[in-house]
Amino acid sequence: MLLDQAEAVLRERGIDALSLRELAREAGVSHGAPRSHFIDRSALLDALAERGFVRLADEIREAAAREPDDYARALHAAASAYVRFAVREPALLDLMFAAKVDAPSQAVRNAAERLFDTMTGIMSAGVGAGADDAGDVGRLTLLLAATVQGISALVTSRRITMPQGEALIDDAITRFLLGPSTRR
Amino acid sequence: MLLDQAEAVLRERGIDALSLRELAREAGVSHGAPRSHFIDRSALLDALAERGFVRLADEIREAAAREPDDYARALHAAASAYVRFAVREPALLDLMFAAKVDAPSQAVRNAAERLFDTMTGIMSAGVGAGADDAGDVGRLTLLLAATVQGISALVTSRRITMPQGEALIDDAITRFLLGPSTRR
DNA sequence: CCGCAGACTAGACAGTGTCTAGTATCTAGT
DNA sequence: ACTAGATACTAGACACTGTCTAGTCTGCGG
Repeated sequence: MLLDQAEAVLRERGIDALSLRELAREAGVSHGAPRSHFIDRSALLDALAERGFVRLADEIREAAAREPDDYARALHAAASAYVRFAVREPALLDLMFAAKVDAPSQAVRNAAERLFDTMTGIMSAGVGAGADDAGDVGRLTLLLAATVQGISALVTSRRITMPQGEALIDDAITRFLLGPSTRR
Repeated sequence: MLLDQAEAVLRERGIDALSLRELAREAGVSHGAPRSHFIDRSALLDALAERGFVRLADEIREAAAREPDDYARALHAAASAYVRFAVREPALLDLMFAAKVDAPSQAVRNAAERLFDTMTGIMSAGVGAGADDAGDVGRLTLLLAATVQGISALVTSRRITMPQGEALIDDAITRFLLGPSTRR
């Protein structure tokens, strides 16, 4: 599909190298052909961001599902999967969280919402098992989302290395789970 | 200066609207003139990012300095200043933490390092006063940096509102920094 | 006084996104 | 079975863009 090709360019050569005309050339169609599918370049980017949110949600859900018995390990697996996604698709993650001048489209908004719902699901599984204190799960999830997104940003912008990012995940989860409610 | 003008465009119309030729036009010079100052468009963007890091570091330092007696309040002030910077200059923050294909330039790297040093300074002031547990201040600072950056990303990408961001700052400081060593 | 480096002009080039008009093809609906 | 319409596409044009080049002007240190 056209989006797959666009995603590959995004991954390998960054967003600046993503050109509708080049995409059309490589697909063997005329330069105006993509317009039937995406009215704009930004419509293409929106579609990519939307797919990115769906894929990211899938990946962290699967990662967490592989650790059904240990809440802390499940959280760590999900967070780690998030950062690994970021390392694999840095330009795509940038796109997903880009600060555009106009508000994000409804489709992107929904996809982002689904990612957050997935995270909430992972979090509340632990709360249900009593591994975390009750309280507002939504807020905690938001905090986790922000932290993991921030760690990803630091890694993809080359401020810290991937191992440092993993260490940060450890720190974050430790303080999440064992934070105000328990001593060590 | 040329950079001031570029920053204004970045703030008001986003990165896609930032064109060397338009900058030259508005400055009343020929389209090739900016080349004397910046070899590339990306060199211009690098210079903007560098300035952004310096300004952000200044702002959080000043914010923290306004609360010299209360560690928690100083931390909150610094984090809040960070997010406010993000809201004021969303495109610039994107630029500063963009995942470019090639490694960031030395100048940008240094400026980012200075921001982190500033954060470390704010953090260690509290550690010195015994308001936080000792341990690895660098790691905690990194965690704070990541969290605040993540909160900023969520706010600027319109996933959450500014008040929600403020609430997250509260949560983060309570859980991450005052968490393990204190009860509530 | 000379030379030279730095800022600038002006023109060219390839490339881009976007718009338009026209064509082919496939798909209902009657 | 025929028609109307939607959909994917072509081809050309337009206004832009970044980048490169050669040449000019100007101010300053030797």
